[in-house]
Amino acid sequence: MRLRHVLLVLIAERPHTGYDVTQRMRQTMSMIWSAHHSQIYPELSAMEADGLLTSEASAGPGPREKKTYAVTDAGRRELRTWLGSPYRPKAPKDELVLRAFAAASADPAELAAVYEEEAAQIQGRLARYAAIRAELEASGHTDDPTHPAFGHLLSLLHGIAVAEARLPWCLDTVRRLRAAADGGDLVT
Amino acid sequence: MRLRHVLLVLIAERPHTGYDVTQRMRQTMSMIWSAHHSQIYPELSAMEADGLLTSEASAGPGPREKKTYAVTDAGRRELRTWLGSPYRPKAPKDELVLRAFAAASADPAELAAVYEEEAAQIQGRLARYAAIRAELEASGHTDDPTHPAFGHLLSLLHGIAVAEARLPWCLDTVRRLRAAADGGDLVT
DNA sequence: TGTTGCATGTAAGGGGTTACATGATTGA
DNA sequence: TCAATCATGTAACCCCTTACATGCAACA
Repeated sequence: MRLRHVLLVLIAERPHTGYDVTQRMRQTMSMIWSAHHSQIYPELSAMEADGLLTSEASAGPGPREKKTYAVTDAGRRELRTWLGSPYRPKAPKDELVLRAFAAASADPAELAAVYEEEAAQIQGRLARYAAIRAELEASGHTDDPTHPAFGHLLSLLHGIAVAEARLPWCLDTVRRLRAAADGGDLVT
Repeated sequence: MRLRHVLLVLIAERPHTGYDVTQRMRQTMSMIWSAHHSQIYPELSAMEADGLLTSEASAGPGPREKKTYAVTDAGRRELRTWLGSPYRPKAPKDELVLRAFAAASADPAELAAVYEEEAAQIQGRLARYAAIRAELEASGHTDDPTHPAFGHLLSLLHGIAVAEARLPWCLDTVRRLRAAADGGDLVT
């Protein structure tokens, strides 16, 4: 039932269509969560059936009507209950870390290339995060705990902190793997 | 097909029973991956059927035989291919970050308690990581890129780096939420 | 005329969790 | 005698990804 909470969070900020939600998942929210429209549309229907959302239909561009969803009082209650409930962490399941764990079964040079590429990706991500952060803080709402920007900044700061920790780890991993590759070549 | 690779990595180190794998997932590997025995046993069977593993049966303590699996040449090839293949990152889906994102819909004091508890958990984890690190480095195999300990250290260093980044983030989040709660109480 | 964006849906299959089920040995 | 550890399996269900499917409007 996790997607359900993601949808509640987004629609609690302001009404969304299924398409809107899908776009946010692909853009600004992509560092936090992701879901395909094929999962989102049925879940929105189910949530309306369960009384957490209401929808208003209007003329759509395609053959079907466009539905804009808003959160009901029951939906807001569910959201608050979940936010205060105890957090049970799950195993991270990060494939990049799994590959590092398996380094002994890998070709060191090949594996090093994977972490070098990832380091480059992280640098790009950090630049984008910095831009979003500047925008958020310029909006002047980041100190207002009732404004969405408050929470957006908190999660963005997490993304920055983790990226700043992973970048040197990737570079160090590349260094260790390259040292291994060189040493291995010299000995062999 | 991700569990398949996890199992290949573990069994490539040395032969394992399904039970052994399950235990490792619950203990030292828990920071990297997790799976239940109900997922592991059928997958081991399927991998044997696909020629990635061989099994040797011996008398078991219960009503069934105990099966010890080892990796075949085909399994080792599959492992190397996967380790050199391009890495496609997935959205993290961290519920703790999602809750931060939703801070505007939460009771600040209640949410702060969640991050305070998490900070305590991370501190405990860091202590355990430090102990494992000392053990690994004392083994003297961490500079040998063909020894499992080499990769184990790499992934452990990732766990340490991320935990050391998340701890101050949690504390800062608590601080911001408490400030909001106090401010809110004073105004209301 | 062909692609991108808006907008919604279904179906098939892979992956993962929870619960059900059995039974011997060892230690409290 | 009660619980934990060793050891393996199945079944039901939920969650998620990939692919199939429709159709208008705007722009190149």
